Amino acid sequence: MSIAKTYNAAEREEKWYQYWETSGFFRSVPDEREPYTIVIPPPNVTGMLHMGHMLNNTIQDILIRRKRMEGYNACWVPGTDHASIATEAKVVRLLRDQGIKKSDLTRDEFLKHAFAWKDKYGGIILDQLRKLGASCDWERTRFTMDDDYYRAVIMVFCDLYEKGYIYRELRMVNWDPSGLTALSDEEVIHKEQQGKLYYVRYKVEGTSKEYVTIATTRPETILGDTAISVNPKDMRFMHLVGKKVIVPLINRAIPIIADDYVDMEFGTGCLKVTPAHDVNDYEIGKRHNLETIDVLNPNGTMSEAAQLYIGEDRFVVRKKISKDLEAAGHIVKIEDYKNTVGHSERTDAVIEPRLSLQWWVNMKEISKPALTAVMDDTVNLIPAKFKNTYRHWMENVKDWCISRQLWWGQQIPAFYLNSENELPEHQRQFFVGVTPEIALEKARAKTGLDLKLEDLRQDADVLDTWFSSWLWPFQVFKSLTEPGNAEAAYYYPTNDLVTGPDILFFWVARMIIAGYEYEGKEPFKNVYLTGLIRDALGRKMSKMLGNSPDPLDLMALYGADGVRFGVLTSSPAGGDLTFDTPIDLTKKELESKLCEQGRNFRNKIWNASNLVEGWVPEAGKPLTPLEKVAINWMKRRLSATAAELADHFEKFRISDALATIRRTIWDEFCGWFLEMMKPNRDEAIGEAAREQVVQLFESLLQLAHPFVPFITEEIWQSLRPRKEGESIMMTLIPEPIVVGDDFEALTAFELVKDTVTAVRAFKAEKGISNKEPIDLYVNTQSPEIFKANLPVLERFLGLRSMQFVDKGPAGTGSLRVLTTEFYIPLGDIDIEAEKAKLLKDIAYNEGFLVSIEKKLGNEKFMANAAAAVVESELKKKADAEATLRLLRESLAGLG
RNA sequence: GGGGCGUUAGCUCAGUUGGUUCAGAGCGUUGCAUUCACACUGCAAAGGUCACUGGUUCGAAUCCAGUACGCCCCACCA
Repeated sequence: MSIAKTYNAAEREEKWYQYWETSGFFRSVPDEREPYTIVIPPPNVTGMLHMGHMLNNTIQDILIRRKRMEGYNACWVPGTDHASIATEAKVVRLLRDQGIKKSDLTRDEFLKHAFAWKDKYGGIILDQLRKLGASCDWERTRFTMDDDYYRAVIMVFCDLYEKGYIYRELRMVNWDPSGLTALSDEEVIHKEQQGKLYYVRYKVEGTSKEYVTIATTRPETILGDTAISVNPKDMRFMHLVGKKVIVPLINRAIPIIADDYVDMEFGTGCLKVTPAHDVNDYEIGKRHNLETIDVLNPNGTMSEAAQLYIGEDRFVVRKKISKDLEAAGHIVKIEDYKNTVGHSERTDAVIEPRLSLQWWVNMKEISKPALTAVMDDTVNLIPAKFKNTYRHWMENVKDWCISRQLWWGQQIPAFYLNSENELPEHQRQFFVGVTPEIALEKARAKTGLDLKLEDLRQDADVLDTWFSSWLWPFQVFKSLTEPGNAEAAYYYPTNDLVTGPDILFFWVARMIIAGYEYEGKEPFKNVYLTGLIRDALGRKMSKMLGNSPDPLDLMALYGADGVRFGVLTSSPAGGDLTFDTPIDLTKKELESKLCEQGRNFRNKIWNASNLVEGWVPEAGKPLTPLEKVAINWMKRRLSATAAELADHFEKFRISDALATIRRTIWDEFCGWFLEMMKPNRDEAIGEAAREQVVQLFESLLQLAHPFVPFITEEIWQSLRPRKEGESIMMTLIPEPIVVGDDFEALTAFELVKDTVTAVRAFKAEKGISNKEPIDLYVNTQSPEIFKANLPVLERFLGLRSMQFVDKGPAGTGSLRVLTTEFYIPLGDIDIEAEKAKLLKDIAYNEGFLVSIEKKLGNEKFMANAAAAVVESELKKKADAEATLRLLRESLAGLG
């Protein structure tokens, strides 16, 4: 079977992916084999493939393909996350574009729209994953809002509530005025910002000229002030405590109080207290029974309670009030000031601390097994440096705010009595139940009333997305909804998890917590944390900067194999990857040297197959001596590479593994082996020799397959006739075969290769064409190596003759490889130049010898160094002495 | 403010218990090659005080301390 002259990646990749998928190669069902399981970090259902996904999923695919080829029952579970806040925002925007306001819809109507959207677009990212070759078991595709999954989330909520881990409390929360919902602490990103510090003076009540000056970064909250506080030890203000000041502009009198919280050193030493809009102020307010005036609406505009600027945005008001205060003579000064401001991770809106009633998970007890598991390496973090970060977070873990004021997600299964609708929110009774019926039973029992379902009203909020995705590693196997099922027993715990360090706390830590709480076992053994992908300027790739290339465009340009290679090369675990596409993507000049290398590697393989397939075999022709040498060496080389790869995989050094297989194929197989196997012109290769080449080629393709699945399948299929239903991805990777003399044999061949290289360089330096035949004189301690490999030297060096000598014949130039000296006759040699070169070599070796002798003469070294080290030093000494002898003889030979 | 990580060739990175002649790879650069699989190639070459300072050691890119620069995470000082 011959293949086309140029490789059409797009067409072939499409073809092979379909072949794999329709053949059911990705499918995994429990059997007698040992399972190897990965659950995908479910991308947002709204997501589009970005470079982070590309890296992440390429690594997962490499791991899963490798394990599949090692004979494990490999199962990669794909799926998507409902991503409540992101998806809801997207759907709201889409509806708005259609002229539909969310506020005009009922919950059910809105959810209908949202599900319609999900059904239409939710699968896009999964199709994009197919493009990169992801060998997921698509029949297992899950979604965090699948019916059973939804039920599992509700069950967990109720269970944790019954266990006392979940509670409802009025607290200061992180409020996202854009998403109109509460957020957990983890969803708040602190960013340093250049702001201003306003020094504002308040008149002391009952005086005409006495003022108190405070410093604030948020003058708009002055309208919500209910006290001024000073430190009780601060003598400067003692006389004022107990008096009142007048809030500027609105002329409300508020008390001056004393509280330890106030830092005497900061600002003026006086703090304005706004309990509704600052966590610390809220605490102070509680201590001093202060009034709480909420001057902001949920969307960040001023509320009626503010009295002024009602309905205007907080940042607009900040500017306005600053001017108005100035005009009224209340501004003492304004300083530039850097402070950190919380932003919503999803909407990037500036977070408002806001007092509200939310649902919380008490994390302290429940998280303990998860901390232990990582500290004692039951769960391995790779790289291990993340253990520290993890421990710090876990030891200081705070309660998790899990309620979100959204519709897209699992609705909180808490029910209120309609009869209590008039009561203040936090005074209403509630009943938690997996179903309304169960909640109703509880309500009846508690109240003694003959209640009906319509007397209950379900909590309107949904749960944090992460409150569903923390169940992912087991609920994808329906462990909670079908307890004890065979699949969950077989696949759980999973093996490896591959994800970014940015969701270590959001997701990884919580999965471990949930794993122990619900399965009693860790959810995975290893967590491979990838690095961040940065652009050529070292910046994080982000949508906002627009500095991320579209992986699909890259794949169109370089093929999936090329991009997989590119994204993986130089990407150690936990280390950032600086990707090299140009910054200005608007120019459409998509270019990536890294992916180009991948494409080149792929084409190198393809070209090698072109060569091999062009060889027409001749039956019955025996192996030539050169072929024998080459095959023996390449087999050992292959085995050594297989062993090296196994070691790299064991330690999750995926980039190193890729470099190893690339080098073996490109340099060793193509550069040396095929060059040796290449039949002379007008000659045919023997059938036996060709068969050996094909076998070795196949083995290398197998080892390379996890990295570049498409090209390896393409070539593997073309090397021999294959049956329908055969695929390289279903073959078993060749085991490293350890033969006793492998190491020596490989070392010996390295000497031969070095000889070839050195002689080539020598010829190049002397202006001798490499084709020109030479006579080679060899002065060596291991002539057997050169005798055995004579055919190799002949092939690569155009050798006319080789003789062993004790010293260099007259009229020759010399070169040296390790302890072997070579002499090559030169037409007219520059004796002085030769001498100079030799003298330089001699000087170097003398110096080297001196340093070794010094070392060996050092009693402490001899006493402390390991025997193997001493031995190697002795060998170095012997080598250096031998080399010096050769060099001196050569020098003498020159006269 | 607290904690963690990094700094090796022009660029991106390896360097896996301190000890092979340990200073490496790829890209880039510079020569040379060319009907013979591959210019998405081959052959060769140049290129580094291993950030700096001090310490431990017979021996340090590797261990320790400090300095400089860079990055990340955590944190309620207005």
